[in-house]
Amino acid sequence: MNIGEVARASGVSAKMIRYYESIGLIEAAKRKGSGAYRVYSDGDVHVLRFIRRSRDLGFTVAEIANLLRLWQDRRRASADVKSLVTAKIADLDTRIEELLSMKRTLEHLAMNCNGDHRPDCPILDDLSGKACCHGNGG
Amino acid sequence: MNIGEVARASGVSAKMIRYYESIGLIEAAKRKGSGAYRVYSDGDVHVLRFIRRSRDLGFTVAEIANLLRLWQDRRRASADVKSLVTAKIADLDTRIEELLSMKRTLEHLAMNCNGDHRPDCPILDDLSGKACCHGNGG
DNA sequence: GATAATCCTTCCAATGATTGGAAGGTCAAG
DNA sequence: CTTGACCTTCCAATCATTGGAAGGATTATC
Repeated sequence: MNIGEVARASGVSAKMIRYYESIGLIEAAKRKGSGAYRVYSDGDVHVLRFIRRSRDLGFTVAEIANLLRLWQDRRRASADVKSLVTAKIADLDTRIEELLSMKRTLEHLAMNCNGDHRPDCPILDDLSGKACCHGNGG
Repeated sequence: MNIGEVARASGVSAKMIRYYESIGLIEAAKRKGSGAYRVYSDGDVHVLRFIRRSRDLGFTVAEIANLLRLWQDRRRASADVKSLVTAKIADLDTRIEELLSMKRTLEHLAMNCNGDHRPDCPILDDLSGKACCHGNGG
């Protein structure tokens, strides 16, 4: 298969396939007779699908490299894989909590804003540092 | 104040202050006598704090530019500010949902993995596309 | 007034994953 | 041998931020 076909088959763009090759995430593809045109096999599709799925789950390229190594190591301990996954879960938790915190604040601000034609805006007051409604509750 | 002092006072790094100036988010600071060394006032600290807080709440630079414009426009409608905020909330919701979806999948995978010294690993099986436990329930 | 320490200046590069485009080479079909 | 679709490499941009280099300005001290 050419790179376009393998891209369609795997869901990884041709651009990204070349990029993954350039950074060593995947092996350099063999070339057709004259040396141009990368050639791929079904096995490569398999690898790229693995990468695609890992990426969709939020793993970085570096982490995917680890996952691939473990995947291809028949003597791996499943604990090693699991620890990567649990670390990633913790990672996601952190990011989710950050986003939730932002969201809560914004919802609080929006709730107190009339949202009409008048200029009075507690949102801007808050952003500018003015004490508003959530001081020390004193 | 020099840029270092205003950076400490506002919580925005000197690097970022220069960057914000370069992209036009803030006005170019006046320079000290000889033309070197940017000089800042308390008002600038105020602006930078506004930016800092907006950034912490997840607004992009482009969005902060809008917020600043509204902030400085005394005839703004609070509805305009509120719509920026509600759009950002929707934005956060989308990202949170994506992360939660990843997390759920990873937790599901981790739950089914023994995490011991043996190589059998449903996580890798799933990543590689093997049908595992969550097929069509047949 | 020399010197050292600290600050500032500009410019360039890297991050991480991805996309875009330009300029040109290759292949398959007609 | 042309056409068109595909491929190649290389360079640049994204977004916000950080890092460093090389050098100039200011301040404090002697």
